[in-house]
Amino acid sequence: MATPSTALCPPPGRPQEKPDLRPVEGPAADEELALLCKAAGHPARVQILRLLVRRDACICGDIVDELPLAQSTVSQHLKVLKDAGLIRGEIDGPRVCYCIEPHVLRRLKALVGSL
Amino acid sequence: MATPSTALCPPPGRPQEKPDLRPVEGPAADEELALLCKAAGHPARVQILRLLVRRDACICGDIVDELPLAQSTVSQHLKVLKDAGLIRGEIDGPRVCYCIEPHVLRRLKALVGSL
DNA sequence: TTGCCATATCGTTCTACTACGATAAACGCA
DNA sequence: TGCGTTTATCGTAGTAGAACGATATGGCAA
Repeated sequence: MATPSTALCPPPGRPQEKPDLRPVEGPAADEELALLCKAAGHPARVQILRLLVRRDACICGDIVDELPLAQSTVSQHLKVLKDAGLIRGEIDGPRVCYCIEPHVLRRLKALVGSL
Repeated sequence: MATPSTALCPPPGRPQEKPDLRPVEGPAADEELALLCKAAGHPARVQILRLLVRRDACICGDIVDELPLAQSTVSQHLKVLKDAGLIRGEIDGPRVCYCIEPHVLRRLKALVGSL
C-alpha cells in the first residue's frame, strides 16, 4: 500500500470506549488534577491542545509554525504535555505526529467537573 | 440582630444564575483557561478548592489546619486562587471567610469542557 | 490603652519554569 | 555514503513559584 503523506496518529480501529473507573476525589485524584492542570496552565500549551483537538492529529512542524515560539521551546511544551499524558507522539519517518490522548483529556474534564 | 459566629461568605440572597456569554474559544479564552488552570495546578490549591466546595465557605484558620503547610504558605496559595478569581475572601471580624466564586468555577469547567 | 488572636506581607532560599540558540540524533533521499 | 530535513536535547540566562520564619496589620476584649 502507498504511504500516505498525511499520517493519522490514532489508529482508527480503536474506539477506546472503556469508562474510567478511578475516583474523581481523594488525595490521588487531587494530585492528578493538579498535575493535569499544571500541564494545561500555559497559553502555548492550551493552543497546542486546541490545535490537536481541532485537527485530530498534527505534525510537530505544523505546531511550530502555528506558535510564535522557537522550535526548541515548542518541543519543550510538547514534552510537558506528553509527560502529563495529555498527548502522544508517534514517529512517522523523519517527522513526529502528535495527537491527543482522548481518555486523559476526558479524565481532566471529569476531574475539573468534580469540583 | 445577633452576629452569628459562623458567617456564611456568599450572601444567600443572590442566586447569580446569569449565564456566561463569553466565548470558550479564541485567544482570550485560551489565556483565561491557562490562567485558571495554572491557579489550580498545585495539589494544595486543589485541596483548598475542594474544601471550599464541600464546606461552601471556610474560615482561613480551618484551611490552615487542614493542610500540612505553614500558615504563611497557605496564605500565599489563597492569594493565588484569589488573584485568579476562583475564590473570594470576606473579612469577618478578626477572621477571614473564604468561599468559592461559583461563576468563575463554572467558567473553568466550561473552558476545560470546550477542549 | 494594652494585649491577644487571626491573617497578610516581607525577606530569604531553593527549586522549577520559560525562552532561546546551538548542537545532536534519526530518518529519507540522491 | 553523505546531505538535507525534522525533531529532541543541551547549556544558559532570566523570571517565577514554593516554602519557611519573622514581622506587620487590624480587630476584639479586658
